[in-house]
Amino acid sequence: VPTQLLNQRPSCPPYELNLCHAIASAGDDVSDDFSAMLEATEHTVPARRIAFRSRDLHDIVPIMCEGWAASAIALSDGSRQILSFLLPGDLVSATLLFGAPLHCMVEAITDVRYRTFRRADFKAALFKHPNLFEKISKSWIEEKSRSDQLAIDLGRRTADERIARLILGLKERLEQRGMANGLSFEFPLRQHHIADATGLTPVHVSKVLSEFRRNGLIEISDRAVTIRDLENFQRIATLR
Amino acid sequence: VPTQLLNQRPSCPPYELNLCHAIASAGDDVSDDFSAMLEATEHTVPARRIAFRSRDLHDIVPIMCEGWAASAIALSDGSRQILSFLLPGDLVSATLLFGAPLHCMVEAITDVRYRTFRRADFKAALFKHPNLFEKISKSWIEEKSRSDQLAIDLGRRTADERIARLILGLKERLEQRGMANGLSFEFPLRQHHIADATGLTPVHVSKVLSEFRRNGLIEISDRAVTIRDLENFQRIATLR
DNA sequence: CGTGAGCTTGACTTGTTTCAACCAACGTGG
DNA sequence: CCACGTTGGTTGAAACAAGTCAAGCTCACG
Repeated sequence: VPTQLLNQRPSCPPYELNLCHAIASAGDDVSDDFSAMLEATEHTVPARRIAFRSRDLHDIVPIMCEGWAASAIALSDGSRQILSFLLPGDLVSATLLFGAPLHCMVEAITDVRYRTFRRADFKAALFKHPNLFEKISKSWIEEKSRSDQLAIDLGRRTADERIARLILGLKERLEQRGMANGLSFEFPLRQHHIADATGLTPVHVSKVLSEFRRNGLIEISDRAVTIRDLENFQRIATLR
Repeated sequence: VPTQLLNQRPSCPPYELNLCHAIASAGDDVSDDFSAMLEATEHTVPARRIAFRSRDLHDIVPIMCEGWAASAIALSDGSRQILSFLLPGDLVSATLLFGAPLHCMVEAITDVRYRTFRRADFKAALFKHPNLFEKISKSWIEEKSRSDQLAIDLGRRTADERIARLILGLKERLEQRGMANGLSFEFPLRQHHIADATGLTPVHVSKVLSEFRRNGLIEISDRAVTIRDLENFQRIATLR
């Protein structure tokens, strides 16, 4: 009898940092335990809808199964900072596992499917299976490392660098998940998402992207991006 | 027989998020275990010296005991982003506990005294004592939450807001540690530290601080800051 | 006494924002 | 099938926040 966890494997392809995978592959010997311990409930949210608000989520832990979402903090004047884009396999935030309330909002960018677990169950499983614990640690180490990168990008890089790095960073994460392999990949972000993620205005994002297009670096259309000159595009992102 | 951990209590006053305290107070029943399991080695670093570089620290976990330090990422052109200021009781980074290599450098701002533990020992203690684990979780939840705040500060706030928030944030952390209680407190940062932490240039930091001083908001001298008009200073930091 | 690190100030430049107008694509209801 | 509002993107001109450059100051330290 397959567990709920194994059921979700088809939509979460295997790669090291994917939590669905981490759970599903934590060891054959433990999957029976999981089926007993961990009940998952599946949910969907249509594009453009807020999935969770600050202070929601007191005792459940959601994991992305399908679609793109953004977790963001909003200022009272309406401006927002996107802290990270959530892709299939991502935990909304590793801190939820340890009882922190959600301190940002999560917005669905595309239609999103996710599963929730009861925090207590998840935590118990974590302690019972060092193997799983190890993988979850890796996952939040990466979460922290990306958030540190965000800080230096916002604090010390120009608009061009920030945008190029955002796109290349997403490319890499999609590749890890098997959701991209060439120079062309799914890219459902609106320019205002890019703006909120890079600390710029939508207007300026449009100008920079036009410049990139004019210089034959990348092209964005139909919710997909194509990198036309990888070498120079990477140079913009990393020449510093 | 007092343990090495309890020995360090005098320089690490008791407050909820202080790890020294967390360890020392994890429960009377466990302190014997600690003395057996956890060997601490004490070190000192003079002001202005780099304490650790990226990729140092493979199997030790340092905890601040005394002094101020900064953890920062450097770009190849010499500019830096300070990710956080480390105060007594802070773990250099909670990710070190779980095997991540250090991905930033740590610079001593004042003379610094710290202790190191072997990671394996620390981790073992963590698993053995849920009480301790709970406190460490709280500590890294706060670490994450501060790093998210940093992102929105760098991405969406003006120079005045960033600087005011930095100073008020440090005030709060010092108060939690019993290292400040009034409107005047220790402040060993140079303006270039403030610049590196806020993503600004030292010149601009000087201009903003001069403006603050001119408006009777704060004063900085002799490695100490005095807040002269708390209400308006807080307004600058939070009016948005 | 000289040197270097840290701070201040002013003039000028640059990157980004703001404002505004406009266009294209799309879904909806009459 | 067309009129219409909405959402998303483009472009240019003007305003502004912060950066750069440069000079001069103080102060601690050898």
